[in-house]
Amino acid sequence: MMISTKGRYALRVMTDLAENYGKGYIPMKEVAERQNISLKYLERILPVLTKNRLIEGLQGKRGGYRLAAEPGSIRIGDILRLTEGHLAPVACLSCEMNTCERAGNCRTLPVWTEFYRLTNAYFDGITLADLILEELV
Amino acid sequence: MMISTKGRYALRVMTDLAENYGKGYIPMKEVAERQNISLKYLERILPVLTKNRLIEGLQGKRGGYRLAAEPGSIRIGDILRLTEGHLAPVACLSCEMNTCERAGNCRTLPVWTEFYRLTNAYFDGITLADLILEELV
DNA sequence: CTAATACCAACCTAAATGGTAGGTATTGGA
DNA sequence: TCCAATACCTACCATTTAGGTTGGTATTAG
Repeated sequence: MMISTKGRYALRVMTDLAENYGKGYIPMKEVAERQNISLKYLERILPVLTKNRLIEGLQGKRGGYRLAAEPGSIRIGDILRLTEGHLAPVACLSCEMNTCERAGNCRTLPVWTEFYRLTNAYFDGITLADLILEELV
Repeated sequence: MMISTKGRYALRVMTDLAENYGKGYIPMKEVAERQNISLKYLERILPVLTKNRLIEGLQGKRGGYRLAAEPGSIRIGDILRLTEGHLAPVACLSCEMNTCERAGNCRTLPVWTEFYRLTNAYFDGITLADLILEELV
């Protein structure tokens, strides 16, 4: 599995915040209830999004979170890369990994490299605005 | 990480067998040495490929493995689906999973579904023959 | 002052990953 | 006829990751 609950939940939260864009700070408690995700677990996922300025948190009563930019300018690739760490399909390509010694004459590496490119391009081609276009029942 | 060592090693073995296509049965010991992978671990990965008729094993002295078809007709998507179980990016899409109750009005599901399609199409568009075209140093 | 909120760190369980160990069955060739 | 080489099989194991829970502290509106 490429995308864990971290990335999936983060995307759902961000989509929820996008639907409530312009309505001020939204308490995560509300989002957690709407999305049926443990609030406590969400609190462990969100910091990376706050620190990288995708969302803004406001402490205290009537506090909450809001998108740091309009939905149309937030790419879901950014959300997933932050929460998952990266979007590499194989260890050989992930940032932590030093270059594999076989890289020079590995027949399979190009397969992963191109898929990596494809993956990032796909998720970077979608913004939160794209996700909230459709009317839901 | 989407693809574990199982899938990566399997692809390397299959590529190795493709390079030796037409030379009869190749002992896995040789392949393991060339690819620098534990023979014992490979022996645990290969059965699923044998059972699904991607390769053929011959026991006994002068035995080994060979591709069950020509390299051009073996899609790497098949290799990866068998060794990894599936190529779904998220649990919601994997075969074992029953349909998620939220599926009907989930704003994020289409993102995964389309990526799933894209992934299978990419890996099914590549055959072993494509991987052994280039001359290596 | 208090209730609601974000923010933070330690802990936990179960499953998956990436193997190893120790065999058995089969077969070609000396 | 026997031996070495091979595929094939099963049980076990250590480490890491996934997916949380628990129990707080800091901040702020009313």
